Amino acid sequence: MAAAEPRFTRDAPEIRKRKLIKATAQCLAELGHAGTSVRAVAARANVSPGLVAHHFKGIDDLIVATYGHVGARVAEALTQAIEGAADGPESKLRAFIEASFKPPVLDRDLLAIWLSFWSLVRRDPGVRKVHKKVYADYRQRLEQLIADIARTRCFGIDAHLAALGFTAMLDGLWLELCLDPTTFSREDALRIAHAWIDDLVAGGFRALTVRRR
Amino acid sequence: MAAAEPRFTRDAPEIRKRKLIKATAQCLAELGHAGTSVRAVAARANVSPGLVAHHFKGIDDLIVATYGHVGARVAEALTQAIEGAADGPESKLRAFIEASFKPPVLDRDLLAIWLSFWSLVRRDPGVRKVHKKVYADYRQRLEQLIADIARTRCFGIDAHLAALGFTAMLDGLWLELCLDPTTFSREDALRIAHAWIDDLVAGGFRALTVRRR
DNA sequence: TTTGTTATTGGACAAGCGTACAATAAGGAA
DNA sequence: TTCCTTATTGTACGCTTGTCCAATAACAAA
Repeated sequence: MAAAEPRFTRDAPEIRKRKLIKATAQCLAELGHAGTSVRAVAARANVSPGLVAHHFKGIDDLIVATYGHVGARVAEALTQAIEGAADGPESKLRAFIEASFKPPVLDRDLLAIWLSFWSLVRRDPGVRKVHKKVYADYRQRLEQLIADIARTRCFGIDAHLAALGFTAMLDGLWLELCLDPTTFSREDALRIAHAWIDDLVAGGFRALTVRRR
Repeated sequence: MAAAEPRFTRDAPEIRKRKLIKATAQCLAELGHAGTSVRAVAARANVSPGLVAHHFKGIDDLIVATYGHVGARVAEALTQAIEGAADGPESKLRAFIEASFKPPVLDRDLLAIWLSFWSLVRRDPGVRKVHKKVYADYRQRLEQLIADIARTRCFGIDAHLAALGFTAMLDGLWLELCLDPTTFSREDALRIAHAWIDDLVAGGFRALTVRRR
């Protein structure tokens, strides 16, 4: 008699968690926050509802984990763009922009995850902390590049404020482009962002040269 | 014998809808998208669940109506800021900025409504249409002011692209400030936005002078 | 006062939700 | 092979959800 087919397969917790995270990402993309429940995720991962509770505290915990996972992938993509660019802070900053407006960063599915995560920020202090760190890291990289450009070109600027404004603009363009890609294009976003750097390099934003505080 | 107290009061549909919209805004602010249900809204409005169905198609319809209502109030606040400012496009643009970073525009509760609305954009074509129009109007006003500044100062710029970038920056700053007011301040946002205008006025963003299309 | 319109109620209904928990079995260790 | 750990199942529970609909009554009009 042939060996009976195993009714299920055991996974190491780490592996199973990653599968559940992937299922959660799919749910958020296809069904939105409202349609993403413990049961919906379990069904999509071909797993019983109870298993989700065994690995995560609840659906919010799962969403945070999903944000952490895809957030790391995004950060990695941006890091690779910077490291793969030619030497010099300006080249690296421009490479950063290029990477920001193409997959896997520019991705409708990503926005669904971000929206869910943002909606958790207000009520959950733990989530708020994660968000704060992610954004601080994100801005820190840009601030460093901007400061390097200023030093190289020998002009003064408050790199902190400049980075704040630049990330806000990138975020805004990214958000709008994910929400509705028909109003303007990837190429428009790229031109706008590159023009900002052109201006920075040309000594623009002189009003930001006084260090705040 | 005293007249019996009426068990409930009748409202004109328009009045009742506004009350339900107000209750929805409170729900979104306090409970988030996940906690905002037909029943939660009904309870908050001291009304039976059935009444909500009588006035709105469902919770999504109610959220869209809420977005429309508060969106109109925001647009009105910005319009008043522009009209109350001194003559000249630059003054008006700066007044627009000032209004963007104080209540009722800069308001945590507003973000909760926006997040819910954004999450509906993807799946509901009607919502997508509303979003598109709101943003088009919003940008159109800034584009006009920017074009006026360029004409007054006799320099060329693609006002459309410039407005796209500027609104993205304002949106990004607004979003981050609502999500986490501790990383940077209202005043930082104002300095950044004003610096962008300083730069525009000084003839910055020359890379955007070629008209697209 | 009487009448008519309809905003409003309140309960019933099925479906879906998160959670808990005892039973099961997969797969490595010994 | 046998044993042990624990990932996984499946189900049952109580709660909330959206929707439906007949009954009710507030209020304007006549």
